[in-house]
Amino acid sequence: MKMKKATQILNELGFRKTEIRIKVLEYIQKIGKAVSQPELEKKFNTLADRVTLYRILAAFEEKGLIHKIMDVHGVARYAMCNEKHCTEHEHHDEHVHFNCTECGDVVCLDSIKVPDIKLPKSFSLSRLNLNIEGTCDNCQK
Amino acid sequence: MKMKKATQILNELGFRKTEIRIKVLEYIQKIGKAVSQPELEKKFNTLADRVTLYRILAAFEEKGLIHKIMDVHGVARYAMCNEKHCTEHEHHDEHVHFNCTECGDVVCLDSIKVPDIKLPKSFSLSRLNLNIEGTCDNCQK
DNA sequence: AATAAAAAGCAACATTGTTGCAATTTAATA
DNA sequence: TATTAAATTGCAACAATGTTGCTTTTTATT
Repeated sequence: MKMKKATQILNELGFRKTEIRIKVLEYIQKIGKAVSQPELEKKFNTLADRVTLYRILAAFEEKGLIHKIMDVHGVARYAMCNEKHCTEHEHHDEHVHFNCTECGDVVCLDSIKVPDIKLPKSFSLSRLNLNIEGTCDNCQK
Repeated sequence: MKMKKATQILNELGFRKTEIRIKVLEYIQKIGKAVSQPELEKKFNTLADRVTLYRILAAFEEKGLIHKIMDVHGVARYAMCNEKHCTEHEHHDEHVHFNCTECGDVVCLDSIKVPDIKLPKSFSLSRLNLNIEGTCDNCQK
């Protein structure tokens, strides 16, 4: 799976290519898991204000570049969207989010499809998030 | 479905029957949806301190009486457990939690079974929460 | 080089949640 | 009923995550 260059993506979405935006996007692309603002703050505290990081994440999400996941601790995390599925107007990130109780990492298990859920007739579904807690591959001995 | 009397439950779990504990338990029993501390605070602000409410919820959860759900806004909510499934030592609340985007209510859809999810071999599952967002029966026109 | 719009920085604040400790209340026992 | 230990509560203080308003800086275009 090839990654588009961060600068190109920012261009295409009408964002300016500031150092921090490039670095944040590259980080989310490479890390392969869902990242939170506090994490970014630790990583990039010399490069940007904490509020800036919140705003970058919000801006990226709004354009369908990343999606927001509420992790099991109630902290917002963000991971790359599948380009095919998500746009500025609609997100479709109905995969499994795995929360490791050992290391705290949250990874998207894109490969696993969430089976169709049959809701009672009077309920209508717009989004879905399957949070699983357990031990991830790294922490398994 | 008959409900056990709140006072009896508190007795059986070794809790003291204080007014606020009885009222909180009765409220969670009757309301039929997942309640948050801020909700209880609005309801019972004259009867108890905010910290007390946090501690009551934590105590009830620890004994397997209610279970904790992180809602889509990252706020902890609690709902009655199914007696048959939950104990002090283990929770089993693997049902659907429906978050209404209109009214904000969160309800447990016990009737809907979450299908088995096949994780990659190196991952192990301990808990599971399927959060669905949409419009609930009350808000459907 | 001038300019408008986007982005960033800073301060202040809101909300949810936690911890420590002292005071009170419950329920059991003498 | 009085005593007592343990449970419960209240209060103050704090921590973490997140938001808003406003000014300043930077980017990219003209």
